Amino acid sequence: MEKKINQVSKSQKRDEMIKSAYDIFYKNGFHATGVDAIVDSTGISKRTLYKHFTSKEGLIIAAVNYYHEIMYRAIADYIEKSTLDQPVDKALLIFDFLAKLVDAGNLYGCFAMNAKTEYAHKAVEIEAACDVHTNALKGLIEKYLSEAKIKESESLAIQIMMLFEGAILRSKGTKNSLPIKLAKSAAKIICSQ
Amino acid sequence: MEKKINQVSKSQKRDEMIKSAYDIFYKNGFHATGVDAIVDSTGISKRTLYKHFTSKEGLIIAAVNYYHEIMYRAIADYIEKSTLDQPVDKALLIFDFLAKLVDAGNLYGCFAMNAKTEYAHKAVEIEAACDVHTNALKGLIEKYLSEAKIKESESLAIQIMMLFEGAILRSKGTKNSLPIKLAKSAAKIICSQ
DNA sequence: CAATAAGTAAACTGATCTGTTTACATTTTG
DNA sequence: CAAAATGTAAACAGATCAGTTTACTTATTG
Repeated sequence: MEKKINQVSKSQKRDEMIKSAYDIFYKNGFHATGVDAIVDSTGISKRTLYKHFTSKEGLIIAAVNYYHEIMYRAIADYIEKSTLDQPVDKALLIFDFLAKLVDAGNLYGCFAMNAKTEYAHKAVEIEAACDVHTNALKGLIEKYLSEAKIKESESLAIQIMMLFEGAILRSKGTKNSLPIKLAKSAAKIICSQ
Repeated sequence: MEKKINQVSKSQKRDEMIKSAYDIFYKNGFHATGVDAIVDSTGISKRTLYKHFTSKEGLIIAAVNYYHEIMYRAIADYIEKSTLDQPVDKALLIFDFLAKLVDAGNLYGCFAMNAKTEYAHKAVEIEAACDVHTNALKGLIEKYLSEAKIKESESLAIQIMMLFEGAILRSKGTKNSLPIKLAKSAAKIICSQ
């Protein structure tokens, strides 16, 4: 019990740093953010940061993993909580989820996509952590398409993912969810084809 | 004549720097590249760089403009040179163009998209230069859709652009042009709907 | 109680960053 | 020819970067 409290205490500092790193990296970019900015925002010492993470890169990987955990769960929950019964309709709820985020003011895009862009061809481990998120989302879509007995569900899932990622980028430009609604209607068409 | 030579000489140095900056930024990222790397690659002095550009940001804007000039022209030419006569088929040649690039080994994505990601919410002028490219491409697609008397050609052009940009991202992951072919087939379906 | 783990503060290293300055060379052009 | 434009080389400024080190504090736990 006391041992458990200690373990929680350890991961509390670690988790606090990951969350703060996630927030700052998300809004400010990766190369543009120094470790000092994260240290200062938490009040946790730099020494402690480097006890938990071997490098800035390690902290970024942890932040990408954290983003995946909360975002994938939020999307999966959003679909499962819906009253829709057609699995294809459920799959396309990812667009509604995204529209809700954008309408709530999140214009920072996909954290994993941003990380992958900044570290393309430069940090294999970061890229791999980002791919986990994208592949999991593709898998989630594919699962619902398979439930609908759709043939070549993987190809269709990839096509939906491309519309989804394109919609993320475009909504950053328009600063509203209009392109997301267009992306969803395009996805509907290719699903019923 | 001599005056012209001088003007050419002036812009030769400038152009050389823009091209070199474009190459290095494209492969190495923006924040990750110091101006010294560009200076060293050209043999042109730093002083001269800062006579032509007020800041690193100015050089990035020039590089984005340069990318737009060559890329938009290359895509427009690729379409115009084709023997296809259906305007919708012509519009969808952007996917073939992209597939050709990726098959030739370009896995660096869209230069403008990368720049916009790194400077989102941080450098309005860079973002604006990037938007010029994306909007021009959207306009090009829309032009061909209008020729085909397609109604709501703008919405359809946006949907195609989202597939296009999603395909760029996804092909970076697969390192091949397979997702681009999937994106094109999805675009075909929504065009014939 | 004593060992151990986990923490803090702050100076420091050595590199790199953008941008400036000084001093000088070359070329163009009125 | 002389002025103006264009260029080079290289040191420099001042900030910031990732990461380390030293010296000290606190809390947990066998």
